[in-house]
Amino acid sequence: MSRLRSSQVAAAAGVNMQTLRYYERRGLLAEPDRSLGGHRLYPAETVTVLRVIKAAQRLGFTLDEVADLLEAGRHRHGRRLDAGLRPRAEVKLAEVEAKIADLQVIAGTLRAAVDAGCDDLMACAGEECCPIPFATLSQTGGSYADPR
Amino acid sequence: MSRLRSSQVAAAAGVNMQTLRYYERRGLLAEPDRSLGGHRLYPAETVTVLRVIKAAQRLGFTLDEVADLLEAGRHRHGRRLDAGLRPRAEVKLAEVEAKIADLQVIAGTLRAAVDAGCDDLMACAGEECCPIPFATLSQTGGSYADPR
DNA sequence: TTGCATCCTGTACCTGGGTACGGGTTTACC
DNA sequence: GGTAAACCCGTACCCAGGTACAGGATGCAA
Repeated sequence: MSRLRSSQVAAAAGVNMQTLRYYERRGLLAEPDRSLGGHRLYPAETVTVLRVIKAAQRLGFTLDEVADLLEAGRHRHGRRLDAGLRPRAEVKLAEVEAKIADLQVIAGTLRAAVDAGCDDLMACAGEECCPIPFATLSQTGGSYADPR
Repeated sequence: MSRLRSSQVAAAAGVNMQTLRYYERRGLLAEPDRSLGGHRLYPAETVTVLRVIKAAQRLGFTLDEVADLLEAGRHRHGRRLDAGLRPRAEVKLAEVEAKIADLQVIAGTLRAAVDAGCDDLMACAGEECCPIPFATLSQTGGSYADPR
């Protein structure tokens, strides 16, 4: 007993009530019990799950990845070599490091443009000396999800 | 004369033809002349504008910011202290550096979690020793546009 | 002049992570 | 038992930056 209602869970975890329904649809939260009239009644544990979701998001995992991670933890009772948190964290770490490297290139270019005194994009595009790479359209860093 | 058709501009700049119309709607490209039948005929300069747009995007500017930047360059013929490229590049640089700092915190946390041998989010949430900050939901880095 | 490639328009859809709205129940307190 | 707050559901909308599609109209060469 002492189950929590939607608004209590939402307030305790610092999320919107709608987000609970959204996570339920996305498979991140199990469908909770209902009152006789159909209102959701959550176990206290749900607040922890929400905190875990938020922490994992903060580390750059998408909701799909978080769902996977929770699912993996749920029925990996015993040994299981594949797809625990650790290998996925390593992959994510590599992604974040790649993103950092990409942003460092960008920061370097911005710094160079500021230092060179660039003050007009179109004018710069016509000059040799501008450090902004107008020719390079490769967009190296655009393929993976933004690791916020 | 020797004006370019949509597909030629798109091919030369490496963008989709639809993107030209989209940029026109967004105010990044001026409305080009038309043939008698209504087909767009672009000046060769447009390819340069597109390269400039792509370069600015790569530096982390949103399309709205790029539109502003182009507009500022267009009717700032003569002196004008406000809002050239330079001050905006400085602001953007600060944003990118903030983003890098944020990602470095994330990378550090991921590294710590991997090193600590964390392999289950829910299990970790119950233990003291886990380096993942389950309590901290502040999401410091979420307010500005993603500087790709 | 025929025929096919290209272009036109408006509108809908995509990803990711939610948020908002409207209209109808249910719960809780006095 | 009345009434107001809380909750239900389905659906639409938001952000950015495009992409896709349908159904017509043009452009150009043979």
